[in-house]
Amino acid sequence: MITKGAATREAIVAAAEELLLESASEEAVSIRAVADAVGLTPPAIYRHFPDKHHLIFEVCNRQFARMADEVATTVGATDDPLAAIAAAARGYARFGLENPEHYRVMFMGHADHTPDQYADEKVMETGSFAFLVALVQEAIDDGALRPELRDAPALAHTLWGAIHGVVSLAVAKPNLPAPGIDEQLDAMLDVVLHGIAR
Amino acid sequence: MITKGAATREAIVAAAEELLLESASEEAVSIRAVADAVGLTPPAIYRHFPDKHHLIFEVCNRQFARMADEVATTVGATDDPLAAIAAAARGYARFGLENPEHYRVMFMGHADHTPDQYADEKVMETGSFAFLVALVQEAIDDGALRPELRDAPALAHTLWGAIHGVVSLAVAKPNLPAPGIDEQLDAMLDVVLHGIAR
DNA sequence: TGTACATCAGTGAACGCGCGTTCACTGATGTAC
DNA sequence: TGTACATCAGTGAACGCGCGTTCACTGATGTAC
Repeated sequence: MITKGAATREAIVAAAEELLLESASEEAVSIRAVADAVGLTPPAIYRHFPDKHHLIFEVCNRQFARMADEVATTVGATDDPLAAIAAAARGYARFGLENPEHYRVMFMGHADHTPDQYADEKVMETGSFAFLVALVQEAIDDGALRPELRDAPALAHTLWGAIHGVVSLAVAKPNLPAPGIDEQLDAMLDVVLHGIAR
Repeated sequence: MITKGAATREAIVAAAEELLLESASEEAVSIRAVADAVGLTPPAIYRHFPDKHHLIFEVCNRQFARMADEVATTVGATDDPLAAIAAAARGYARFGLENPEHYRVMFMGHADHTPDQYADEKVMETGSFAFLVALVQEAIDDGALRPELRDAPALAHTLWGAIHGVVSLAVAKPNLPAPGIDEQLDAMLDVVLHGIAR
């Protein structure tokens, strides 16, 4: 059973999520704006969240889940481990480019914008990264990679860094005179996959 | 001849630079804080800069110059073009890790935090990127790269993205359970150089 | 050399703003006997 | 079944804060005649 209170809480998170996506920045998402969007007065928010940090954190948590879904969906039933890694990278990048402000908050903001240093471990445990580690491990086990590359988590971190570089530059500097984002992603994957394949 | 006014302006920029480096964020660098650090009252700042944006912008400009120096110094007289690219990457990364807040403002902040969209072109023309393009072109001319890789600016952009990924993750998530930053950089360079070398 | 004036860096006080958050209170709903 | 009470979501007003910026003014320095 969904109580009235839980539904309101839901509406608050949804409003914050949308505001974060629309607005140019995290600071633009104020308690007042969220309350306004959901048809309440500011103090009412505090019935559902102890403070602003916890609200933003909850929004991020949802985004992590959505991203994990997006990545998993994109990979689907790809058999070739290298192709699977490439597909995961594309899904990840698409998510970031379609939700630039969420991406910013999740991966480009200050570490302390989420409570309790919690996010850091969350990032590593969350679907997407663990998923990538598994893909890399598969590739290793299949003998698809250069034999020196044996440490799946470390290599996954490197791959993440490469894709994050493309996405975060595109998010931060959308007007940079550079190739289109698809070309950038293709180029990066080309270099990286050549760099790890046996 | 250095007028008194110019010296004060200098002191203001230096104070803003230091505050940006020390403080946890750009927003923490207020006109009041800068004025305080330099021993003036806030309105005095406006004798030297039309508004806060222009002040921050000037700080960034200096950082770009410093970074270009750092990169060029690190590369020095390296002969092997691939080794030169690796050296440039290390210089760039060192700069970012030693000046995380400056790096944030320059490459991770909102595009409109610098006036007039000026920064975007600046990034491409500024020493460092042009320098990298030249190094890549050299590598191409030397036949050190895979023959498919012919577009020096595009490839330089990819290389930049890879290193930026390592640096910006380290800046944004310093507490992430991950290999040390030197290992991360080595791993990325290993993958990328394997990926582009003939 | 002396005087009148312009320029310029700086001050102190104040402006309006939006923010996160707190306080005292209301009214509806659920619950125990 | 009726009554007393607790709980809970919400309101309206206000708090203190720090911010960028503006205003009117001061005092020193430079310059033209």
